[in-house]
Amino acid sequence: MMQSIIATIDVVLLTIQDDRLCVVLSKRDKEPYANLDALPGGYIHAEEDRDSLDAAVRILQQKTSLIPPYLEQLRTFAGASRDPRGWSISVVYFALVNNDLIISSQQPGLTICPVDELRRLPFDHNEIIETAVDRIRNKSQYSSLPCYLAGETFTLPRLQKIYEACLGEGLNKVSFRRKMDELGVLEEIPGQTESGGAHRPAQVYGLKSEFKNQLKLLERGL
Amino acid sequence: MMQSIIATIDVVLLTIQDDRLCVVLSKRDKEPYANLDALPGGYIHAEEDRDSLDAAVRILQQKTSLIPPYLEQLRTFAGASRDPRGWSISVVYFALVNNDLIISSQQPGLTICPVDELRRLPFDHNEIIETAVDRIRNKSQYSSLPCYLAGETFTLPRLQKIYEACLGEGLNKVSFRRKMDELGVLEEIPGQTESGGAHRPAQVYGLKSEFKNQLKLLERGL
DNA sequence: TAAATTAGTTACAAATTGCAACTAACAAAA
DNA sequence: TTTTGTTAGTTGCAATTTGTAACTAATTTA
Repeated sequence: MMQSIIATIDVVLLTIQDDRLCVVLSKRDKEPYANLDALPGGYIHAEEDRDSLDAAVRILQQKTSLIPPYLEQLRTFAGASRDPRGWSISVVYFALVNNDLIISSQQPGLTICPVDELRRLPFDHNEIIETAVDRIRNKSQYSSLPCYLAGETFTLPRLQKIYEACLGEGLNKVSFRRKMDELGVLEEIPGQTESGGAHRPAQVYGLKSEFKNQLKLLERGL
Repeated sequence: MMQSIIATIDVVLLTIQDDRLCVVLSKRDKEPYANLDALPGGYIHAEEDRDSLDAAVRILQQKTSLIPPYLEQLRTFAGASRDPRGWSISVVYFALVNNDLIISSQQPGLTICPVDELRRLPFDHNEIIETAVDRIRNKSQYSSLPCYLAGETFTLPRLQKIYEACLGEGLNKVSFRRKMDELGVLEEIPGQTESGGAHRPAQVYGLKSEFKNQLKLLERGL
């Protein structure tokens, strides 16, 4: 006879805070590991969810009240020993959202923690987050992915900081701007500038509408 | 009450035949779709498999008698309508193997079909194979991945054909050789050459042993 | 009005890539 | 034995891309 397998979804929701890549954790309200911070997750509801993406959107909405501008499947973590309840499958999604949206959601129980300062988390959630960080590192190298962390409008110096946080390394200003130009996903917001102090203000940009739901890739990375 | 969810594994086993990228299909011995060609797959056995990779190895072994030199998770396909039996999760793996190993396995029920000549397959297997082809296209651009399709030993012109089949486009000979040199995963087999006709014979190479289980990545793609 | 600071550009050197033409090595035909 | 045809492999150089330093621009504050 076939022993039943637990089917769940977890979401690695990443954001930028203080120029650092952070993950959003949610305090668990049920056993196992009740009251501990962990990745937002939950059971797949076969009656309610048409597919796993549906389930991820529903669960993320319930746990964080957010609908992130970017959501893709990361990988599935499955096995006998990752969950004390038994053999489990977790289809893990990977989401990006601007920090301000998390703050303004006012959702209780959320913690925002830099990915390089995480303590031991329940289940295999540390390994899952590592996988997500690897993925964003890799994809940021040759795509517009980090733009989804930047919010509606942003300056190029700000976007560069975000790319640097994603990649975990500093970038050359000229090269970065050349690549953003080559990507062609940004549009200048005419007349709008932002000055963070006693110096020349920076031009404000936004994502072109055709790229709000469409990643753009570079031939050669940055 | 929670309706039960079917947990399965499918494997996209890719190979090169006549310089073309092909997928290995297996004739289904059970319903649904009995006797039709489909991706080799099967149920996860919670008692027997420690994790999903274990399950993939077991299922691939059972269906093809092969242990491929490369096996990684592709993506999970899950939803209410992909399998007539009900809400199902398929954790899909992606494997590469040299064609000669398939032929010599003598396993009955296997078909080798070029990925661009597939007819309509059961379940969402066409979509799954497309995803696998996208993955190999992408990864071949900046890694030693296609080497796993080449067998124990091979010449550079042969390896170039394999890369071209994976990428779906021709490559410049000089650039290709420069990149292989930069990758540094190959070792010359001294004195061994192979001549496919009335012309200069080609040097034979193999994978350095430290890269037989370790993908090598390029900074900039080829 | 000058100083400080960050935004953004320019010019050029260095590295990488793509291409064409070359040499090398073999078998088969003459 | 020489010539021819064919593929293997290399070389040199032009074209493109990338990295760097130094520049100009625009702002606030002293």
